[in-house]
Amino acid sequence: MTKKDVAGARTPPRAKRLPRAVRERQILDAAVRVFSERGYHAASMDEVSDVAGISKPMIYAYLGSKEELFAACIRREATRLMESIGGVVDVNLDPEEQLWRGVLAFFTFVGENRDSWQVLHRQAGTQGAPFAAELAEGRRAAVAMISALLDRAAGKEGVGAFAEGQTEPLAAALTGAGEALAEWWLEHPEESPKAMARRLMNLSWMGFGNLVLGRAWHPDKQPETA
Amino acid sequence: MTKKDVAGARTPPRAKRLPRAVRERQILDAAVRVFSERGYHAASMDEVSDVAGISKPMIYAYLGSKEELFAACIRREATRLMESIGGVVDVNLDPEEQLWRGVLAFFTFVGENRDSWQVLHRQAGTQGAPFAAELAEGRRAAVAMISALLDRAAGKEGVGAFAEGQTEPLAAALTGAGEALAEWWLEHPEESPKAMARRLMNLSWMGFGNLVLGRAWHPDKQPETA
DNA sequence: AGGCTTACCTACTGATGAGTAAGACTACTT
DNA sequence: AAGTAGTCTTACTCATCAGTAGGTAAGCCT
Repeated sequence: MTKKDVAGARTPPRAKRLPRAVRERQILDAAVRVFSERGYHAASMDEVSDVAGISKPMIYAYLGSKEELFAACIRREATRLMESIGGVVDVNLDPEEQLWRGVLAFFTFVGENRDSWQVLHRQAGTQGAPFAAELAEGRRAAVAMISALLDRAAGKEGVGAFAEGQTEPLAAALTGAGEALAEWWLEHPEESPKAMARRLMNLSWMGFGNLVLGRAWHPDKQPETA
Repeated sequence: MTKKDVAGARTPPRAKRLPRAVRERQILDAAVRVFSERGYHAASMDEVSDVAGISKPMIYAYLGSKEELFAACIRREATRLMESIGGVVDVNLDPEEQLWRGVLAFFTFVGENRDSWQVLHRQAGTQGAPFAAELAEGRRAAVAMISALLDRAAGKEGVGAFAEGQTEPLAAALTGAGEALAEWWLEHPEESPKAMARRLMNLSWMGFGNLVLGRAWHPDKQPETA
């Protein structure tokens, strides 16, 4: 009991028998909680099993090693995030609107799934570990999505000028800005997802050059969702 | 010898006697190398002592615990980075020029001091550890610097419109974008610092809105340094 | 009923790694 | 030359934690 426990449930000894699929989900849920709070290295399998309300060998039987467990967390949460965003981006809309929707979806997801986002974000800089592949893949997919959007934007307006360099680094920069804002959000939880999304639009769509001149970005459509 | 060694120097047994100040620098140098490559948790004090070419108890005698050692690394490298940037930002210049110079200084520093930057960046998402204070402080200082710049920019042009929200989150977003670009740079080392800085200006000063219209940012002054 | 599968457990092993005890060598003082 | 302050080492201790061996019990078939 030297460290503060991760808040929450424990089940009494000899847990009820449950089908494997259910336990696997419970274990993954617990793992996301623990990994998001402690980070990969500082998290222990004992704590995961404790939070999951099950004994350690079950985790090994079902999910494999610590690394595999972590990779499974990453995969699951990355997929959820990407589907959240992918669900609202319609290629027929104009780029500005697509970007707005995607960005808003991102902050909405983060607001509603802090642990999911944290587990993805906290280990983001990790290299050399086997699960780095999962991390890199998730990031690559996100960047590719935005990059494609920017490419279409450049094409649509008939201007290749800003794609000259490739849009990929700019997409990477945008995700970085999004992550940093999400981090800032943790210390200012009173802000709405919409306000956060608006900030990112102001930076990424308008740029400081416009902002300095008093031209700020704001959602020009009717309010979408909360 | 299961893991690949951090490249480089070893000294023969019974190291030459050297004054404390010198050893402390050597230890910090080694620690930055190891921490930047492995991350805080995966780094071992044995490896640090090995790379430093000195025995472990010396590290404890001079720099204290692993956490204190890491904090010392963070402090030193953060200071170097901030001084690099602070050195080129002249408050009398207009904001655009200041931003350009600061951003260029950042990428120049990162290019010349990959380890320094990595040690600052890799653990950026860490919370709850004692050294998190150092990390947070470094970040806070960087954000404050940019934030102040933006405030002056807003004031100078006589427009408070974009400071309405506060500039702080935007400054945080900018640093995040910078970090992400620096990360991308690792996979594209052929790019020059200037090209990287230009990308960040395109995103943060012009914004996608302008870029889509074919209006890109470029340094309008004479070439600064390589 | 007996048998088989699957869920579940306690209690270990073995490795790694932070931190230290206790002393040895060197050089500078007086 | 003897003391002493500071540098440096080998060789431990001790805690933590990933992973496992070897079992118990619950349900589900005949």
